[in-house]
Amino acid sequence: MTTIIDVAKAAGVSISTVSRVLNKSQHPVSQETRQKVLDAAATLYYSPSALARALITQDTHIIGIIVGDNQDPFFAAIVRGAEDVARALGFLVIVCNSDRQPDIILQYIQTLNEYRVDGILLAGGGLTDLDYVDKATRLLSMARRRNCAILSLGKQLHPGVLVSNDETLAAADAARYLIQLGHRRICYISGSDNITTTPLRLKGYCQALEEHDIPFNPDLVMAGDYTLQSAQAAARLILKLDQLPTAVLASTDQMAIGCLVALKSAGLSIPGDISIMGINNIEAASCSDPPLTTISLNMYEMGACGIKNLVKLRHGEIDNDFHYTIKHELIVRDSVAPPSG
Amino acid sequence: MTTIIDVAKAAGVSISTVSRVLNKSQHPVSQETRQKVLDAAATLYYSPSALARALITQDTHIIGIIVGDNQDPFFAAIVRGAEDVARALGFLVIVCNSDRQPDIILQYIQTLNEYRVDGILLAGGGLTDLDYVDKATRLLSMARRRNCAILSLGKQLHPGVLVSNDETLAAADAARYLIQLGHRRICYISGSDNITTTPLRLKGYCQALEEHDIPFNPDLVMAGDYTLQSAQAAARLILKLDQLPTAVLASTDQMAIGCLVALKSAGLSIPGDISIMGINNIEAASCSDPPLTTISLNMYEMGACGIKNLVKLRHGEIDNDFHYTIKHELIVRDSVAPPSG
DNA sequence: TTGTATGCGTTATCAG
DNA sequence: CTGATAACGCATACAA
Repeated sequence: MTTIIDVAKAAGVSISTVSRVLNKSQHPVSQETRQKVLDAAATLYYSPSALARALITQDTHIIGIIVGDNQDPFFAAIVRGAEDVARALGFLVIVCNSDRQPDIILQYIQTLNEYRVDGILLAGGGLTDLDYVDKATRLLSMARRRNCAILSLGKQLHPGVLVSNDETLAAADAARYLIQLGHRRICYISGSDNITTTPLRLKGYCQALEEHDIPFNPDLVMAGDYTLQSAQAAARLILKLDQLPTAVLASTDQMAIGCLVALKSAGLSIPGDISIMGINNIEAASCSDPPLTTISLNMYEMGACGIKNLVKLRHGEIDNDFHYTIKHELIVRDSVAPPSG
Repeated sequence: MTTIIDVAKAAGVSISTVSRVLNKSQHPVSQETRQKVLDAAATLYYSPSALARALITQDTHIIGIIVGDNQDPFFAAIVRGAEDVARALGFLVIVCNSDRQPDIILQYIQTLNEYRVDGILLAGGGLTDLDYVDKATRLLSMARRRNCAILSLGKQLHPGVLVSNDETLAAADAARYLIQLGHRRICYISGSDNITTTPLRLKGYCQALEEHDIPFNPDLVMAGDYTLQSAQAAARLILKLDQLPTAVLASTDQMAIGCLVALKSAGLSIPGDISIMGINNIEAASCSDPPLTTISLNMYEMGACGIKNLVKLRHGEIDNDFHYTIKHELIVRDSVAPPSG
């Protein structure tokens, strides 16, 4: 590899001069020598080592983002939003799939720290596992000491800067919409217990019911785990209820779609017999048949906003207890209608 | 940050000894001092700098992967496959979205090179733009000089190691399946001209027709650009044909689904009135109504296999003209049936 | 305006 | 078995 020394020799100047020219430093350099340096660098195809530079500046311009699974449209949108603004800001993004496994996450945090990344974006609802929270807190605080910016997308049980939706409000708004259409017997498909957002959304569902004096019926709450399969299982349970609900609210679009497909193949018409609504507005939501009514959480913007604030945090432009909330939006499509009869 | 020097002091040994212990080097170290080092490192929460190490070893253990858009299920699967084996092999993955724009790709190649990544994975069909090919070739050859492994997933116009499908065979197998069911009037939705794989697949379609003495009819070939929208446009053209085809083969699942939705909403029954088939087997293919018959290209395995061979190439275990072909597979679902009447 | 020298945190090559 | 010390490639405070 040709180094800055080679360029200096070729241009007949010192390496400091080369460094100044190539880094657009404030330090004055005569037009003449500047050109000599530029020429030499060009003809030698000089490619500066970002590693060596990072070692000195303490600035890698690399950001790590830890997601559950980049194939999940939810995370894919986050990654894309993150990568887009990262690129605009001159950062590279390392994507880490954890499958939500504590040990993988911890391992990645450690590795990213060894690479001295400028920031770590924790995407997706935090884990509730106590041992994990403890270890993560310790590891992350180590990173913070070297000014590594830590930012969470979605509530985490360890402290730190946060960009998130108002999960409770989102679920409540979804339920309210169904209620306003006249639904009173609304099934809710919840998520896994080990994710922090699960109870938040459930709370929103309950709140909406309460506002309209609809008694909470535990039989109408199905446990899910954010997979299509679990939603299909939930659908089977729904079909066994002595009285069918007039609407189903799933805590994610994926599960809403899983449920929709299962109910349809059981012979029910959507939304004729039963309305279905989700939360998230993943791309598949508009492709289902019928298209899914949902609360759009705008994950792309979450990712984008996450990186933006990550960099701000790194530069000390925002505080460590900063919290930003992304607004959600109701998307009305054909999977919901007023209850029949 | 605590450095190797701090650890050495705390353990009362030299930094070389610390390095040896922590790197599990072959060099002999007494059990006693080893333990002292380990203890010191632990109590100081020592985190070795991967940057400094990389500077010396010339080994960053970072791989860059350039994709069109990580939100596209096609690329998402590649990224996941790549990341999985990268992690297993001790590598980090930098994901770069290019939106297939030549200047963004070139910019990324350059940046990745500055970070001295151990390898670059070029995912997705190569661009045909001549100026791009030229510049990319030059840039990539620079990277090769420092033993950066370059591997393409899908045919590129610049030289290098390749992992790919047999695109032509895949498209031919798709068409053959339709023909064997009795279809003779088969529409083909092609892709954009600026991607190398487009003509390869078209060729497969033609081959299959020829094998069965079905004359090639240019009116039945619609131009697409791999988007849902373009597929809907193609569907409109299909509907205007004086005689409807009995089957449609789209060169990607995304377009097949777009076409399917459009034809359905125009009142046609699938596969009753018309059969539809795609290529790729993205996840959405099994969620469409009816589920899509397709040729599975196994993009996850492409990504996984890509990284595996990238690392091999880096270690000189395979040659620079290595070529591996991933086998495809026919997935029969309900969107295809024998022609009616 | 230019150059010299120090240090960033390691690994690796030598001597002991 | 252990320890100096020279790289790795660069940015920067300081000197000229």
